[in-house]
Amino acid sequence: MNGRFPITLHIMTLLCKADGLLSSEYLAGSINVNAVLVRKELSNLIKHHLVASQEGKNGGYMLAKSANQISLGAIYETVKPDAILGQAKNQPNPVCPVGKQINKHLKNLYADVNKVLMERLGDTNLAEFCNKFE
Amino acid sequence: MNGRFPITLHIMTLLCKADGLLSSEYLAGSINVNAVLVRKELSNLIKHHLVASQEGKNGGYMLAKSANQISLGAIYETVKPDAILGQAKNQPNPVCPVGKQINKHLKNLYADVNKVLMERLGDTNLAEFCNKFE
DNA sequence: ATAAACTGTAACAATTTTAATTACATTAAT
DNA sequence: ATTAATGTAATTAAAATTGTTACAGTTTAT
Repeated sequence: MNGRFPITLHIMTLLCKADGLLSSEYLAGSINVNAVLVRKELSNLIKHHLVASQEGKNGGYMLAKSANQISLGAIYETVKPDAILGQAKNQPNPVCPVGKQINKHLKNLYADVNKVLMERLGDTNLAEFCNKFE
Repeated sequence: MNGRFPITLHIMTLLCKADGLLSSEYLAGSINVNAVLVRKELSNLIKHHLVASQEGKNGGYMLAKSANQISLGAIYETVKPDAILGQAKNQPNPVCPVGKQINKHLKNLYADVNKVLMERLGDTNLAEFCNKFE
């Protein structure tokens, strides 16, 4: 279990509440993780067009669009694992009738689960999430 | 990301289709993971009253109740992680207004997500899942 | 133009988690 | 008694995650 989603959401929350650019050092200080890790996640968010950066002195990061146009689903998408309910590294026995087919059925189930999850996360946007903070 | 859920569901599927007891070695052979790991998961399933075991020679494992009375949600419950969308090991900065509150809001979000997930998994039972296999 | 303060990223090290292995006590059938 | 199974602890090995160091590139300010 990794911490990419919580860290990414923490970043997005800070950027949402910020007025102007925030540096990766500042973000790392609030989250309390390594600044390089934060920059990696920011890099990923930029790739997904949710964050914009300004290089050079006095540079930093900001949201690439309005917080009410960024759903939590869109944020989750940026870090979504292949297998929502976990992935074993085994190769099931192809001679066993169950082993042979389990991955197909698991994949279908995961697609289903992913759908309801995304429906829920699509319901809330970043602005709403941030408004919960006092 | 770990493989507990896929392995557990694989076990349950094999037991569902079996007629009589299955040994941990047999299960491990279909899943293609170590038999001790399988026994650990079986142990967990027994603790949750989904599986029963018979010790001694010719012993093995079987479902503890009818497959149509076991929802996929109940199976998921046996291996459910604390944090469905991931948990970072950081301790957010308590001096930062966002860092101070993020875990509370994350926890609420996770509870919500967990709810829709469980609703979906509660909709399908093991018998239905197993019927998908040819 | 040069120094300073940033981003961007690669390479590596440390830590943590996951899975496999070994070992063996216990149980039950033959 | 022997055999074949479960149950579980302890250890090792492998993989994934996070942290660290290093440095090239960019922009601003002086």
